This record gives sequence, structure tokens and C-alpha cells, in this order.
Amino acid sequence: MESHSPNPSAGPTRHTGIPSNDGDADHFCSSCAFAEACSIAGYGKPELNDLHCLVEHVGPFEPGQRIFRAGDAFRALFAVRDGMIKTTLVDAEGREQVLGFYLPGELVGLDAIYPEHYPCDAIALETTQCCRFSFPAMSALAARQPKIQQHLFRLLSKELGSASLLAGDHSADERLAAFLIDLGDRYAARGLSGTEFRLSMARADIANYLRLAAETVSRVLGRFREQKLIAIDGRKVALLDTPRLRELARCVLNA
Amino acid sequence: MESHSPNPSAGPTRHTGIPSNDGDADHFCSSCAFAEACSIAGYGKPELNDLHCLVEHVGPFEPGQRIFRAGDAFRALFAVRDGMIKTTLVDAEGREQVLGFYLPGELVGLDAIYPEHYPCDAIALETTQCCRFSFPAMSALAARQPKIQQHLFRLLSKELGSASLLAGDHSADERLAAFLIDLGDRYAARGLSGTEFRLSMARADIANYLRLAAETVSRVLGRFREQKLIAIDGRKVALLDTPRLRELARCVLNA
DNA sequence: AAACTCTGTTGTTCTGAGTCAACACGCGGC
DNA sequence: GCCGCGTGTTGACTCAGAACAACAGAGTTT
Repeated sequence: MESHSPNPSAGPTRHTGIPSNDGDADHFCSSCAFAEACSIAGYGKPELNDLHCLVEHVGPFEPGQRIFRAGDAFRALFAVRDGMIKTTLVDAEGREQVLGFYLPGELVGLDAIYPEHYPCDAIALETTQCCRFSFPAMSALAARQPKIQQHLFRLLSKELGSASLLAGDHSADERLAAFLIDLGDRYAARGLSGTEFRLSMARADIANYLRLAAETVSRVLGRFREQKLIAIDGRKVALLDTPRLRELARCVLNA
Repeated sequence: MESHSPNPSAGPTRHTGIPSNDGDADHFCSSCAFAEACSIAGYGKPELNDLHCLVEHVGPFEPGQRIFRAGDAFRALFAVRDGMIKTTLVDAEGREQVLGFYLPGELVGLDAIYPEHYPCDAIALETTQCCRFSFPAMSALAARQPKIQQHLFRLLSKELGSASLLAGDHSADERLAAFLIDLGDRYAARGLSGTEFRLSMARADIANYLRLAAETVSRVLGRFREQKLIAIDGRKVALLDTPRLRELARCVLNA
């Protein structure tokens, strides 16, 4: 592990309901996957309370710890509050396959609804805290609150659209440019810098996610640096020439 | 076009509601994407009527005709009644990318919910008839009928899971074996033969869908024939050794 | 029946990315 | 300090599949 938290509490801790002393709740909630649903429902109204009552804070999870495992019964969706999660599939031959990376505000577990079991492992990449949304409670609420139902449909459909992107056959350069631009855009949507951020995942994870060899990722990032497209030092990256990167990424990202 | 229907009516025809003389309605509905939702609701009950009232039969569409185009406003989901549909994305460079093939009973358009516009073209590969489900009416019904809401969540989640499959990095042999096995399984789920069926799409479409060159598809199919895994004549294919094919496909298909 | 088009197959060459291997760096433990 | 370990970078070689090209068969058109 690159950085190991000095926090002595090894396992995840659980808080039922919303702690009253949660100072950053408002900040987090404003960029959470359900922010839109909440604001439509109207802060302070009973509907919002309904939504908050089915939420549970879980964590912290230390790097490498699993939030859920492939095969576990599906009970809940998880929104990342802080940190980062990767989801991985282990295929018949035992090879790991990275399906996605989830930033704060994003929702993990939507692909578990149909099989009713999580199809993949969810693994913390950094010290990570989550909101746990009970899915039965969530569906019940969605049935009463059309806006929330609509929101869930949209979240599912959105993930469906982005899943198609990685599927195309693109060069290593295009894939990496798209990866960096996409991460940047997602950080920006969260209100953080979209041009300077930390890659929480190892090069091998990036490579696996993009279906490339780790060596190829190294080489392409090196070339991008030579071409002054990015500055990169370890896991700290800065996008220097977003227009050219976006141009490279265009055929991957745009539908 | 390989086979051109002699049907003189060029454009798609529309029937509002369910024609009373639709002899095969029951047969089709029993294998449609909403069959489960209908049977849960209970045939003959008012809920089923609700569902049927928001359905419209559209078609026939002739091969090459579009059911919807990328960019069209999203109003409805389409279930294939008869024939076959491919969905294709046209990227910035104008290159076509096949996203999926849809058999009778399957639902097209779920990826349009989020963007509120169809992200891709839907093109008939054979003379094709569809059921058109108005999405606003569908959501309204889902809000009243939790089972139907649940069913839609499941359909979305299912498609999300299968989208991950093609994303893996697999050899041409594995991809083609998985493609054939998957098609067979889907035909079988529909009540048709899972080992002998027609490939409605051109080799170039298969290749594009699997992110291979058309020549590679030809060669691999030829090799499969030599190895007596399949018998293939033009677009008619028979799976001769499903166990071995399934073994080949294993790391692609199984999660 | 010749010319054309569309689809599919086969042969040859070429290349992007994988694989194997060596090595550099930072970090924690002894 | 030294060692081991995980992570990342770089170089040399290999290979699966792409690209290019030629051609065959089946329909259509003239």
C-alpha cells in the first residue's frame, strides 16, 4: 500500500442515521449523486427526511479494504463521500478486471440490481467514507416520489451510456487522453480542480481499466509529458493542454 | 441488401393501441421484455390494461430503415416484436460503431433516458415490427405499480451488466465464441432454437460490434468450421459443439 | 450475357501493443 | 546502515490482428 492511514480503528465503523454533528454534510450532499433528487424534493421538506432516513454513513475503509464483495447479496447502493473506490471483476481464470473508478458524489452498485448480487468487488483506493442507501427503502421511496424514481432511471441510464465509451476500439493514446479528461471533468463537476488532481489508483489499475499493459500506460504518459500535454510526478497529474487532450479523446468520449 | 421484402408499403405504418385482430399478440407478449411485469400485474387485471394502453405497434421497418436516429428527442422505448435491430453510434470522425443487436422480445432505447435524446441510431436488419412504449406514460405507470418500477430497474441494471462483457480484452476466438453462445442463449430464452439460427447482420457488423476486422471474423468462423465447432453457410449457422464453444467464451461471458 | 455492386473469403505484409526482462526509486522493518 | 518489497520506468523482442489487395459468388441492371 502506498499510504497507510495511522488511524488505529481497523474495521469500518457504522453510524445509523445522520450524525447531528456532521459538519460537512451540506457540502458533501450538494455534490452527491442524489443532490438533484434532494433539491427537487426540497430541502427541509418531509421527502428529504425520507431520503435521509434511509441513509447510513459507513467507513472509513482503509486502502485495499472491500466495501462489498462479488457474490454478496445486494441490499444497498453506496455513494462515495470521501476517498475513491474501484470495482473489479474476477474472471474464471482468476484474472482481475477493473470496471470503474468512483469519485466522491458517485454511486456504486447499480449493476447489482438485476442479478440481486454484487457482480464485482468494490475496493477502497484511499481512506474512504460512504453513504449507504438501502435499496428496498430506496425503491419504496421512489414509488412515492416520482422525482426520485426518475432520478434513479437517469443514473442507471447515464452509467449505461458511459459503459459504451470504453468498449470502442481506440489507440492507447486516445484511451489515456479520454481517461484523464473524463477524470478531470468529474472532479470539476464535484467543484474541484479539473486540471490538477491525484491519481489514487496504481498504474496497473489504470492499465487494466483501459485494457492496456501497465508498460504501455507508462510509455504513453511519458510521451504526453514530453509533448507538454501533461505534467506528471508520481500520482500527481496536471493537465496542461486540455484542448489537445480533448481533441485526442474526442472519438472516445463523444457519442 | 441481401433480401428485400416484396412488401410494397415503403414507410412504417402505425396502429394506435392493440389491434383486436392481432393473432400472435399472446405469443409475442409471453416472451417480450415486459412479460414478467405483465404476468406479475396479472393478465386481465386493470394494471395490465394500463400497460397495454401505452403501447403502440409500429412498423414494419424494411432492412436499413431507421427506427430512431441519434439526436432524436427521447420519447419512447421500443421492444422488438419481429425481426432484428442494430444500434450504431457515429463518432466524430464519421466512423460507425455497432453497440448492440436486439432480438424479438428485447428492449431498445434505455441508454436514451439520461441524455433525453437517443445517443445512437436504431436500424432494422430485417423486416422488423416493434412495440412502442411511451416513456412518460411508462414512468407514470411505474410510480403507481411498484412491480413495474422494479422491472424497469432490473432491465436497466441487466443491460449495464452485459455492457461490461464486451469491454474486456479478449482474443478474436473468445469474442466470436461468446458472440455465438450469447445469441444462441437469447434465442433459446425466446423459445427458439439456441443452436441453429440466422445471423441477420453482415459480417462487417459482427466485426464492428466485436471490435475486430471483418477479415478476422471470416477467418475465425472458417477455423471454427474446420474444428467442427460450428456449421456455417452464408448467414445460416449451427452450433455443433456448444460445450467447447462455451468453454472458449467462458472468460468473456461469465462475470 | 456483360457490367456492376455488394458481400464474403483468402493471401500477404505490417504495426501497435503485449511480453519479458532489467533496473530505479521510495518506504518500512530489522 | 542494509535488505526486501511494491511501484513505476525503459529497452528489446514478439505476435495477434489490422490493413491492403485480389478474387469469387450471387443478385440486379442494361
